[in-house]
Amino acid sequence: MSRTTLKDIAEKVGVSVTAVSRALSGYPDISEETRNRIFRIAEELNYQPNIAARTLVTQKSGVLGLFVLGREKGEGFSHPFSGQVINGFLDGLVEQGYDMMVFKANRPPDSGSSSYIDLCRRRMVEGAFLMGLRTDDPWITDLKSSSIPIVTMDMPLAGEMTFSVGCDNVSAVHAAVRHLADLGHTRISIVNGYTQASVSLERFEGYRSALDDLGLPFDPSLVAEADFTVAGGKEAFLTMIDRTPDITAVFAASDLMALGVLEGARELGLRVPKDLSVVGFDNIDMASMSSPPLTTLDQPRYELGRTAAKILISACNGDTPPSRVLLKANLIVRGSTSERNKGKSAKGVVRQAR
Amino acid sequence: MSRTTLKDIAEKVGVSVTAVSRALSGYPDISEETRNRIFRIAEELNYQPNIAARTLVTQKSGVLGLFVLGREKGEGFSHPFSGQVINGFLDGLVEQGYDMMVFKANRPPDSGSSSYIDLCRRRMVEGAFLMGLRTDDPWITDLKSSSIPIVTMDMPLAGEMTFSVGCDNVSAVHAAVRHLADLGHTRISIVNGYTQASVSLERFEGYRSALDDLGLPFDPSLVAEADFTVAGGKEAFLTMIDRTPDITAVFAASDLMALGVLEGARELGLRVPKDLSVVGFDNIDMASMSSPPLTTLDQPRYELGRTAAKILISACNGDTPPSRVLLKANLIVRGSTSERNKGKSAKGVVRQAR
DNA sequence: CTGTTAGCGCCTTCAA
DNA sequence: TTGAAGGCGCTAACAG
Repeated sequence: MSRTTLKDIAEKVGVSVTAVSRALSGYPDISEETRNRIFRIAEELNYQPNIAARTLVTQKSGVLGLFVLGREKGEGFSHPFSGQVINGFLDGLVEQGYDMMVFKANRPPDSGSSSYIDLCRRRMVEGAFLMGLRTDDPWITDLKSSSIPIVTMDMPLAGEMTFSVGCDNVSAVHAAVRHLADLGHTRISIVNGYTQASVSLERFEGYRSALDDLGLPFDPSLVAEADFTVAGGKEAFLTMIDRTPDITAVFAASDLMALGVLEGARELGLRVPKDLSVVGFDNIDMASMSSPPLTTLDQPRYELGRTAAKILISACNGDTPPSRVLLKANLIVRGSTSERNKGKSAKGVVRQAR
Repeated sequence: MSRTTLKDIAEKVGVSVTAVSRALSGYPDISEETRNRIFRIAEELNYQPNIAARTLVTQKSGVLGLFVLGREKGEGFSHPFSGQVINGFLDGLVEQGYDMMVFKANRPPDSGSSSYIDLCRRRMVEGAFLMGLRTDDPWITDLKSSSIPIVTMDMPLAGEMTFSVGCDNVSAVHAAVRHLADLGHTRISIVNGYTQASVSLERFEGYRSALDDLGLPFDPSLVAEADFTVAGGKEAFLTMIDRTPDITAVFAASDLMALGVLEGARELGLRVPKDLSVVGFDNIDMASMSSPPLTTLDQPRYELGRTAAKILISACNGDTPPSRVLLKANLIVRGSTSERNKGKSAKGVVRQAR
């Protein structure tokens, strides 16, 4: 393991351990000469500080925690959305000299599992970033009263030491619906995510307010709910279009669900965008590669992760960062949306396909 | 931070710190009664052991390291391949009571950066799993002589403490080429990855040996090399098909490149699979969602990660796991491959498209 | 069964 | 500018 210690260096140089510690930590109160000798020997011995020891005395580990919740199939690390967020988070924290520890947290917690906070305390983790937290998480109250800073993705928690990053979902969806309306669509449906994700509420609000602003009537039967997956999106779409075949546009609250809608439309013989316009959310890599490529709302994933790191570190340093940071999600228009086709209604196609 | 300590419990219970330590660590030499008292108080105080302190004395951190190399755009965490591997690795190690620390390693290393091993030593990391290591990595020799166990993905290292997991690329590609040949294809090209990935060599070998076994001539002009990305795959394919328009099938060494081939084919007006059959490698989520869905070689990603954890931990315990574990990649036949179309050659289509 | 002693490697007063 | 002493929280002998 960590062979060389301060003591080894001290002996070889002929000074005290204290002197070596101070020299290596960059304190000024050490003579130029001995400092150089110390550095030379340290280098020679390939000295690496034992951070466990340092942590023990300073009470700071230099570690930030990452919780990627909901790691079932297709979620968590393997979700096309997470990767870039994690990249951003990691880059942001390494830049400030921190390291990252990743925790697995089962949901629902099995009998023996500890709260996120407890997991952090054992390792003296200084702050944590939680992705994929749901409103029905059993540890929510625990998080709110945390004494170490917590940054959540997409879900504000209203605690002393809790912060959140996310996109301005309301205005983003608003823009998407407006885009659809501008193309002449009036029967615009929404395939939303499940209610336990707080983004779902915000996205619905964006949808709802856009309709109002645009003078379009709200029809509850144009609202479907799915689980953010391809299969779920497809199913929700098929059920809905069967009920209300006059839909000419759908906003899906995630690209995966939008891809599901595309699949469903294909099965029904509906041509996208000719017979049906589709807008997604996230701009995952896949979005530009489907046929047709997806019009979607681009979330600045890398930047979201980076921001989380920045907030966390600033809170660790005793500063008081904003408790909520909202980045903008930009509408990217691709091939899955177009002018409403007035000649032919999806109605006929659907009926015929059945 | 970690408020409650063994001392707190000891005082409250009226025993020595040692007794508490032993009770909590599950040693048998403690009376049933005091043990119970200790547990009760520990629970009451929500005691969490300070692992830094424990690490310092036991010289074992209970931490395994993960290096996700090549984190440029579209690589590393955001690569569609990595997620499930990481899920598997994390699950495997948590099951054994370990935690995971993720390190960022720039490539090429900037002046101040440390070797992977040094990074581990500072944190007393007991073993590490490296994904995305390339043959030209500057720290290869360092890794080979590592004193802590190292598991690499896809790249055997021939060191005392180095192990590797991966798929049997040779036989996998062999099967893919045979599949194509069975469909009547004789002009089968390969869009391989770059040479710095050791899988590329193995996949080429599989291609080469399959041709031999099938009695098909090897034509160097049917071999292209790209960077594992969609854009790279597309470009390599377009260049190649322009040179040798009689190709009727292509094996791409990654799904992303295969998707690029699909894109290129579409641009040329080549219909897949009618005019051109395409096989990918990896079976990433996207593979089943392209049109047509991709015939590909499925790598058991989750299992690969899990295996890495298993090997690492067994090596940490002083056992000697196999230095190389090869899992099988299974051919999944989907819509991108079909019988060779003898009537119409791609030749004409290509010429005409230019 | 239980307590005492002695560090793990490092940082931080406090003196010199 | 340097060194000695003490302690972070825990575990591991060694006694009793």
